[in-house]
Amino acid sequence: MELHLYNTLTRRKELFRPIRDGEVRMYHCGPTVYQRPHIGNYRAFLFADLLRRVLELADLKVTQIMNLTDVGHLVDDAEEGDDKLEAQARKDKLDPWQIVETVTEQFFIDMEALNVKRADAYPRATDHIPEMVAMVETLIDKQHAYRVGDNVYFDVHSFPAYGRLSGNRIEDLEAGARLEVNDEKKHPADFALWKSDEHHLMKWDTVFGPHGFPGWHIECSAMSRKFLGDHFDIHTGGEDNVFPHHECEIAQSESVLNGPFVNLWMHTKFLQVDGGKMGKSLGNAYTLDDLSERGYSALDYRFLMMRGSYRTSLNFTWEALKGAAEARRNLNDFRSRLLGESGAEGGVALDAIAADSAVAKARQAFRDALADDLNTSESLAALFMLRNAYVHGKLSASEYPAALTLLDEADGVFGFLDAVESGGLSDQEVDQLIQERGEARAAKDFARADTIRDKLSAANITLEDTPDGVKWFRG
RNA sequence: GCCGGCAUAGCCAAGUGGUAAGGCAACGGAUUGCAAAUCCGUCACCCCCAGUUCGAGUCUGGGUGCCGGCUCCA
Repeated sequence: MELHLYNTLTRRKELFRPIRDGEVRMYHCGPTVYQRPHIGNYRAFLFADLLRRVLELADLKVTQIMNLTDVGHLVDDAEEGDDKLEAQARKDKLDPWQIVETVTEQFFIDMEALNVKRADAYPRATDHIPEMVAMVETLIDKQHAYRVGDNVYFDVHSFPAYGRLSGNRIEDLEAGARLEVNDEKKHPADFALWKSDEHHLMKWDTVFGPHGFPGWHIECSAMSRKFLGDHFDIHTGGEDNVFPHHECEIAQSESVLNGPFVNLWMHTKFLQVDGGKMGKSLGNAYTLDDLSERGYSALDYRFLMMRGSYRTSLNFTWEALKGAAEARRNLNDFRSRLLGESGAEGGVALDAIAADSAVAKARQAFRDALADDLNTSESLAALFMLRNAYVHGKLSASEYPAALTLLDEADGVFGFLDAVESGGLSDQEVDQLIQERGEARAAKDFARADTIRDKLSAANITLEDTPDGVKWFRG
């Protein structure tokens, strides 16, 4: 399975070739844990999960790292504003370390609800101060950075490729930026590697002075290097990370390493709400709880995200979420119906089935679409077409086990199917109850018939009264 | 203001030169003790204007709108 993935750096789709055969190392910019992430934040993390699962589908061994930013991410501009965490701490009159714990815990609860696979590690910035300091020292030694008092800045003119990722030119940045209030930098576009502020709550005593804390960008450079090595395959983030964050990471890391840092940069477009921007001040920055209050599960949201391209901004509306929830239910039912057919057990070797069978064709379409820069929309369409073939009776019973296996394979990527619950009744018991209900109905004892139906329903059994008799499945 | 991206039916969305995937909703019908579910059928000239081409949603130019970066944000 050959994957073609879009690289922000080269602005085109490229054939993906791992640095080490059969192995992929990737790093994701994770949340800044100062308040609970909203559903827009989770779009980027769901993308990271999708990417990991597709790489695994392509038989690659994935090492996946997602950082937690718990210091240094400033509210205002990178040099003068408050630290996001500290600002929240002051607002809530809480210790910033306490906020980190609370939000991190909530983050993992949300991620689990979204059926996101655990990364290999979630390093925290505050646990890697020594690595960052070492890197900053190297940058100073190599004259890519300079000290002004207890502060350290990166000299963007020392790195000729600065601006390549984002398409920005240093001159334009200077021209476009608002008035620069920090006059201790040599150039306005220079960015902070290390800052000092005695009023900061989270601060460290280092070679640079007693009250220091790291710049936001150096955190990811230091942590990705520690966990993935100097040169690794993929780095992802939201589109807002392209500049300045990732641009700065490249400058720092490549200046330290004298070599390539990341081969493939991938970025998720933002989620919009009702055609416009999502923001806390607009009151439309929903959390998973907001969705839950309206009766939607985290998996419904996950499925909605899977229906669109990660490279196009996706418009969140309640109607769209409802549509996704219904569509997801239909695929769930498809699986349930296949399971309900006698003999459909799954576990079929899909590579071995006849290439001209409906299932093989669907599988090919499903995989080809994903291999084309994660075209989930088209990939899911292949599954719905298989469902249509089944509904229209164009799928022979002998193909059901393979169809079921394909659904399982697809669920391995999309992660949207509900767990099948036995409901505590065996097939024999269900058949027995359905027969009793049939007798009740024949005798026009509808009260009894409905009681039985309710009992089955409570055990997660769905009944359908069709012209061909009663059908049932679990789910 | 400067730089970049996007614009497809009521909603979400795929599609990069050859005559509009898929899903949801809606509508008509079938079935039904009721309800649900299910089944059959219907449903787009692709933001506007101009151009290139035998042929354009797909390319070019100009508008308009939205989004992103320059400024905290996935």
